[in-house]
Amino acid sequence: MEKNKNEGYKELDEDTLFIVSQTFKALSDPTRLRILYLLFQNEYSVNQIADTLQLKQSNVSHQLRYLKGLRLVKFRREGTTIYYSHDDQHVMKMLDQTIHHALHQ
Amino acid sequence: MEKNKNEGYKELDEDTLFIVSQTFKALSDPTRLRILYLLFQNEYSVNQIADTLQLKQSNVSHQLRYLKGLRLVKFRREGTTIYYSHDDQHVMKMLDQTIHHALHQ
DNA sequence: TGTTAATATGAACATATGATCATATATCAA
DNA sequence: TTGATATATGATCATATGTTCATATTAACA
Repeated sequence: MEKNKNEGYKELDEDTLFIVSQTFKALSDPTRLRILYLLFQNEYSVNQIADTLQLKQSNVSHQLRYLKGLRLVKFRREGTTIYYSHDDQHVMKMLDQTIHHALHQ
Repeated sequence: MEKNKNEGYKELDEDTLFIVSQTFKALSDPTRLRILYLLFQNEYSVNQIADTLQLKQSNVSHQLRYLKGLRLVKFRREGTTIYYSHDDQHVMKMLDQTIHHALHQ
């Protein structure tokens, strides 16, 4: 077995560091958190999200694209309407845990 | 019991939203992640962190202040040296889980 | 085809953020 | 007290980020 070149500590490799930081960054913005928390409960169309959370349609669309890029949400089309729902069990569980943690401290 | 004013969905209250987003923001930066991952394994002084991770001392100090403000790290003094260690089991567990999740996908 | 409704996109802007430099503070030992 | 070492702080700067406006795209349907 090869000897570890480091001296007793482990470093995160660059790819892992990137993925992990990106994941947390997605959850670091209040608007994205509100959207994800909504999708935690149900699926919603873009306009429904905008109306419910009092956000501009374009803002919602931009954030959904962001979340889609990280595969945190998925969507299905029904006519001209597009319904979004969450698509990452691990991240949603983490969000849920952190919310509960925040509420009980 | 009072009727929920909302229509079937729950919204995060402002304080919770702030705490949760702040927590994730702390974990969204590669430099802070590297520092926390190091402190996950052991306690280190500011200069040890800087040397190990090849970062400027002032950069490390700034990030530690940030993490200290969120109570994610604690410290103890020994002469002129200050040793930092992690101080939030929930966040460190979340970090650990997310790293493993990133490694196995 | 033309119109309407839903969503996506690109540019622009203000603000937030992370890194660095220079310097201040704090502790200890001579 | 002076000097040396470790850490903290404040200012500055370049870049990243979130939001908005205007407009483009897409799909359904008269």
